[in-house]
Amino acid sequence: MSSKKEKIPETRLSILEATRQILDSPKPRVPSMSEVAKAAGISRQAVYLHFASRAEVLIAAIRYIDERQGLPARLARIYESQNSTQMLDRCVEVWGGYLPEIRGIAHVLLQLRDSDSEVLEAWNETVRCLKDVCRDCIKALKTEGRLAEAWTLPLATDMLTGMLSRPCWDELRRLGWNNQQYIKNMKLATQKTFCKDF
Amino acid sequence: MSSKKEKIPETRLSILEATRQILDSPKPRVPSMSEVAKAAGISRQAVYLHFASRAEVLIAAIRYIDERQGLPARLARIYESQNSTQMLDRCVEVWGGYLPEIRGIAHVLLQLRDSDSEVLEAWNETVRCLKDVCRDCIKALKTEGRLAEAWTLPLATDMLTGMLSRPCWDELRRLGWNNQQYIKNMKLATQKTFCKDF
DNA sequence: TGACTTGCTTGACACGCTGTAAAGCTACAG
DNA sequence: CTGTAGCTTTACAGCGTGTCAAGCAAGTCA
Repeated sequence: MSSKKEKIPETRLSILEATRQILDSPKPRVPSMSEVAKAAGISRQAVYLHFASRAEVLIAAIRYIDERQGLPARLARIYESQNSTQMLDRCVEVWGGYLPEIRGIAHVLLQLRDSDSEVLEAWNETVRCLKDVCRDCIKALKTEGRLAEAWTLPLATDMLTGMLSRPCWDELRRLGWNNQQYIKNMKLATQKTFCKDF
Repeated sequence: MSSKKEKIPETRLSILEATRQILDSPKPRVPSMSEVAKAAGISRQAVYLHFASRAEVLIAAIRYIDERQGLPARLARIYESQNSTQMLDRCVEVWGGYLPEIRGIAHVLLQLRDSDSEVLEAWNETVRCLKDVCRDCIKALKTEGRLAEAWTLPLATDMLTGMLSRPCWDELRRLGWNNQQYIKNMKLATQKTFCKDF
């Protein structure tokens, strides 16, 4: 009985799983509907029975991937920090650990956000999530009197969000950094930028 | 006689100028060949008489635009600085003033760099140019003993290049910053990140 | 058993794009 | 008068998205 209810979106799941796998390839690119269908082992038309457009497939894919990776659970770690500088460090760590896992889907959504407003909105959800965490970090610094004088809360929040943004990560990767270097050096840069007397 | 010699690429120039204008629109997107041809007042096929592909049009366009805006001349200002911190400031200023002017073409090249290796190479020229300036700034800081302890020259160079990268600028613009805010706050962030006792 | 429904398949099509090809037109040059 | 350079028009192959319609196979319900 219960397995029946959950069986309804079986094909839908195989589409999402196939999409996830395609996007995990080393050179991520916007996948064609044929490609997705082939990977899911169904016909191209069948994909349209579950999703109205490619954009919808990709939007559903990021939610599907997000569920598996559990961003909220990861973020919880940040709020267990004992002080604001540790919080900032953990923010970089958690986010830096998350970015490689959404690498493919993020690349594709960023590629399509300017031509599809729903893709833009789906991506903005992720950005909002990052920004909220950044704001909390800056707030914590401010509360402890450790936020460098020059910054206001909203400006520092934006700046931190920008520094941690996925496109910035991408650029640093292209410059030759691996993820470990990214986390280490971004910790340093953010501490120096936002913490008083660092 | 002289006008004859220069008249050869007349149509070619009108294509580049048309491309430039299309890319100056508020919502830049990859232009179609028909669009370019129409804006240049010629047939679509005529474009192919001057450029083998759209990628070639766009690559020629960035060189054309770069000539008009004169990035090298702008960069000269940086090297007239009296000390390394001023140099870093001016670097942010000059680069921050340049970015809005190549906004459209940069957006399109970034969009296409993963599907066309020649586009990638053309864009990398620009990145290399930025990175060279960044390296010189960091070098100057180091020479004056003002580079923050934690940084090595190559790491600081990459980090600065990443912070100033066009995609990072784009993200901060999307967060609501205008160009003036970008320059002001990026100056602050870079000084704090790289300068000792700032 | 027979009728209906669900989920998928196959095949076709309109439309839009890139890039290639061929034939014609016009103006200017020797 | 002949040739050539530069553009036009028209057509076509190829690939992609998204739509449509007919058919098929399995399970459901009466």
